Amino acid sequence: MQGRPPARLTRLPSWLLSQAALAGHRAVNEQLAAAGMRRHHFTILVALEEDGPASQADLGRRLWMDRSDMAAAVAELEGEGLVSRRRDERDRRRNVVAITPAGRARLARLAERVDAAQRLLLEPLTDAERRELVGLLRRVVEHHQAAA
Amino acid sequence: MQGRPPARLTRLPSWLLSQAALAGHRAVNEQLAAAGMRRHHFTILVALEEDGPASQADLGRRLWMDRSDMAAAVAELEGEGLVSRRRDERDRRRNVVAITPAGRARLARLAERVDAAQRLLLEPLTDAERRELVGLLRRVVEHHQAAA
DNA sequence: CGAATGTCAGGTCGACTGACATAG
DNA sequence: CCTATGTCAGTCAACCTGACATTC
Repeated sequence: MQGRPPARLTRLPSWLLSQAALAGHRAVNEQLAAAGMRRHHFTILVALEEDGPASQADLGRRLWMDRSDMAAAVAELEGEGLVSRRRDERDRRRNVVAITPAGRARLARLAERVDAAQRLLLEPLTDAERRELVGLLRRVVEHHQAAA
Repeated sequence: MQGRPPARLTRLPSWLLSQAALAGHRAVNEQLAAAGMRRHHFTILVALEEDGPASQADLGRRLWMDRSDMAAAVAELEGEGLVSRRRDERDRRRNVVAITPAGRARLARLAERVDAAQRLLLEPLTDAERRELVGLLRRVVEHHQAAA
């Protein structure tokens, strides 16, 4: 006997988003934890590989992450040799963070696992529905990132 | 200069869900905090009003909440007189939790604020798209709740 | 004897605030 | 002078674990 959530909540977008995001976190965390990583580490590596070296503040703006959390996560990645960090000589306030070869290799392995988690997460949806969902979510997310 | 997230993340369902859920949390928390409440308090009141009195374990199963967090949240609600708690005489392990008149009144006010937050959250979508999104999310959530 | 319930202590992660030194 | 950057200390909500006494 499992018990269903109140109908009022199953019509509430913010509650559904919470629960769906939680299911996603469980699936993704399980994969990343096996490699001793967390979600922030993964997204930082993705951003560095896709768009090249960047300052921490810049990464934070693009990934919608807090400056102080970024500082901690980058330090951890550096400790594992997955990113490098050096002073920007043109603007000596900044750290230029770049992905290393080891970082790229790690990212490639992680990406497979993360993709597998997506398939589990979206199992009940058809391919067309998955694209539909992604498109709708993207518009919501873009709207709120633009607003802040 | 704001900077966009990496395209790879804007195609990743779990990342989009995370970000959208975060936007929802911000909107909803802002409304609830004004009344000194958190999201759990709200969902518990909704469940009790919609389906009547229930034990804490039962509420936890329906709201997908942990037993120990439930104990704390119910204690707080009881402290404010928004729910009542008594021993179930048929099964003396259980607490029967019920919403009080004060709880219903509070819920009515909260619901308006939470609905306003939904409108802000889904602002960029048409009505048809909102229904579409809710339908897709519901199927994802139901699937994962059934699995656990 | 299990198994379920309520409770508590404690851990972790992620979002966030406030402060500070340094650099522009 | 004000602002941006990186860093640190610390708060908070939510998720989760493990334990325990009580009751079925």
